[in-house]
Amino acid sequence: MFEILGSSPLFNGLESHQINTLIAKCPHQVKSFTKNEVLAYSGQVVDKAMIILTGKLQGEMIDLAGSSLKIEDLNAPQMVAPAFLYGPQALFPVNLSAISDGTMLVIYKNDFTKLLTLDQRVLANFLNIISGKAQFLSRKITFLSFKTIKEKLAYFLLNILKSNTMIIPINHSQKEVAELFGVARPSLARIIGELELLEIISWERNQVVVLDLNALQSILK
Amino acid sequence: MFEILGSSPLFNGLESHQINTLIAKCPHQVKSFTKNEVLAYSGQVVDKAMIILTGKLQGEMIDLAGSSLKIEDLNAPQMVAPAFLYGPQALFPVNLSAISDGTMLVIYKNDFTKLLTLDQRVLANFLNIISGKAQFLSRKITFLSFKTIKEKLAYFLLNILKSNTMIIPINHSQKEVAELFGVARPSLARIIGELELLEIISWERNQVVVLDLNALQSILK
DNA sequence: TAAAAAGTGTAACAACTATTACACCTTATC
DNA sequence: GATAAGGTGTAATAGTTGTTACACTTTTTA
Repeated sequence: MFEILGSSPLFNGLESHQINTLIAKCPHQVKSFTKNEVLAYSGQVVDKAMIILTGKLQGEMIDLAGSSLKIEDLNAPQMVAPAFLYGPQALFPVNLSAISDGTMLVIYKNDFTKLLTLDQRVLANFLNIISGKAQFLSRKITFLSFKTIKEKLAYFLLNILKSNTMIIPINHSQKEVAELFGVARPSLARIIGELELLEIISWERNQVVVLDLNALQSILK
Repeated sequence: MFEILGSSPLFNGLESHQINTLIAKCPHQVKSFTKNEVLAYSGQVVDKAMIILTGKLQGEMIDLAGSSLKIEDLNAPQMVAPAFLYGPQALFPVNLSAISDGTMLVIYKNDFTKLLTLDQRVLANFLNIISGKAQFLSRKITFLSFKTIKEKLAYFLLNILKSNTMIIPINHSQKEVAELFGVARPSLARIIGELELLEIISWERNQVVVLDLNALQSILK
């Protein structure tokens, strides 16, 4: 377990034996979860810190019609909902469900607070984690503020396109990308078709080739 | 200055003289700003902590067409962009501009980090502040995930409607509410007109009266 | 008080997206 | 390799919102 935690952002910079010593001072438990299990519902009180040891979780915002706007995937050894452990309203913002079987380390809030005061490196790491979460949400808002699907798609592609190559690997189906955007699948397909007709991009099975970078950038004006 | 800081969330629970002692140990400066001045642009590096002493600022997300999706007002003695001081990418998420003249306390990041280690109460306060910011952004995303204007309006009204009275005081013009929603003003007015025609609400000058609570709730299914 | 500014109600039209449906293709799975 | 399951392209239609314009009212300012 301590090797896994060693690669966790929260314990970044600490040796296994140091983590061992810290955790020993701090009441905790290891809980297992199974695929498709719902671990917490939106609005539920967050009273414990959770760190994924193995497996994969998903934070999902279910709208009232039943379709879902996906927010974030959570892999080991990430911390779950770190930005919702403190603050005026410590409530889960999303439904937390398991994508696969796995285990996680559970530390109740009071014990976790003590953990933070025991080691300055852990504290600094935690500050970076929750700040990073806020920044993730902020970028999400930036993304959602793009009105049209064409704009969202251009922003999405240009954000991945960091290297010099014009080939973007896409590990998601159109259906998944549409969910990520919060739009209907055929609507996304229509826009992709338009951009292909204009020879701006070429959407292939596992990758997207950018044919006209200037045109793609000019979508965002 | 120390009386103002005493009512700041960051120094919550500390006496004026304790704040005085803390600040004295920590290099700082007081900077003044003028109305309409832009203090920071989106994407700029955050390298200093800023606490508003007097006046009013605004975090504003400018889209490329020039219209703006308003995010947040910042009043004294709030901290500016606390969640963007740490984390992997310490960059301003919005344009920061002054709504009125005012002054603020400026502490460079390294000095601020030292300040956090000097007093545990300040540290706890800071954790609550940045967690609260993340939670604010999360609620914003929840809000933006409502697709139609009617849903946004229902969610907005029902969220304010905490007390037993069916009268909601509104301190914003329709134009401001439309900006808050990120929609066009006439579009919002049209929806308000529809709900008034159905006798669900009555939108008056400075207040909204909810006439049919069940109907309003059923908009969110 | 008069003039200017801001806020509100409304309409016609254009633009964009969701919904639904179906054909076709690719990839798993037995 | 046959079948099922999932992914993709596309079209018709309906619904929602943005844009623009204008009349009218209320509030602010000179």
